[in-house]
Amino acid sequence: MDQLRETLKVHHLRTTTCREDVLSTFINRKNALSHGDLEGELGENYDRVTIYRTLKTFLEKGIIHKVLDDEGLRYALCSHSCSEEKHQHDHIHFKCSSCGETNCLENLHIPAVQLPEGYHPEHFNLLIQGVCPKCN
Amino acid sequence: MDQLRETLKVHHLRTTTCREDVLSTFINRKNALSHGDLEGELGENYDRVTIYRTLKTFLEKGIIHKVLDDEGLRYALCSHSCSEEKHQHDHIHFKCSSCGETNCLENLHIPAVQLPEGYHPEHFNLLIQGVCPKCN
DNA sequence: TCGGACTTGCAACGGGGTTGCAGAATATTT
DNA sequence: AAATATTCTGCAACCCCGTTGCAAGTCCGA
Repeated sequence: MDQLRETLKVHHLRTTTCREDVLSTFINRKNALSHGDLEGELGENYDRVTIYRTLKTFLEKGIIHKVLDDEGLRYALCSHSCSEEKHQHDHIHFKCSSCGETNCLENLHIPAVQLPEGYHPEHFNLLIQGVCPKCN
Repeated sequence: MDQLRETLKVHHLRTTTCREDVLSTFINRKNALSHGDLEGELGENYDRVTIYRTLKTFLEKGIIHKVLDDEGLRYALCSHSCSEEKHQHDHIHFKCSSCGETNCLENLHIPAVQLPEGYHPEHFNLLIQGVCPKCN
């Protein structure tokens, strides 16, 4: 519990029950979550708008990152210490077509790509869809 | 012009002016288009719903494919002959943070990735964000 | 050119996401 | 411990995305 407050403090955020609950939801469920997921879990306690704003704040502060998905945006915890200034991710995301879960494969880096002359890459986002070990 | 009708015919679609216009828009503008882009271009001639349905039909028939984007879905022409049965893409998408355009890099294939035991990959989607040659 | 099959437009709806504002909660200072 | 400044929350309202049902219109093959 103190862990949550500590994380918020590091990122210069006030500790509120909503932020603690959203953060702990990300920590407990390990997979990437959509706003809808969070609303399903916490919607009775907090307004939808508050959850949207909490996500936006966490994004800006480097606590979570976006996960692209063919059916909408999701969010997942940043593993290492991202911050407001530096928000770098190069790991792979895997979405299971059976259970629908999307997960970060933290250990797998996106392979380097040789782009044609003139392209200046900044961010990479690789989504692999298929069947995960659990559903195999 | 006959080219358009031909393409539609190959995919077993009736030729209608809306489908011809949507298809030729994709051919003229080379980049990936959102529904909003098409509505901006053709919205005075056709209902939004019709454009949505045209996109959906083109998707199913293998004329266009989805392009993931951090701010919404886009669509781009399938280069080779995709069909209703086989709809395979393994090229890279590049989104320019300056001009906002998203393009297929048809010649660049997504590098192979060695996934851990138990994962069965089916589809790959790599979006690279950065600055494109035009905006350089 | 006729008829069945497909396509379109309209109306309506649900969900996703944002903004403005007033009131509540938090952190800070004394 | 109380007062203050700052930040956060809830509510209402709004716009955009995408879908569905239905009636009218269009296409294409016989």
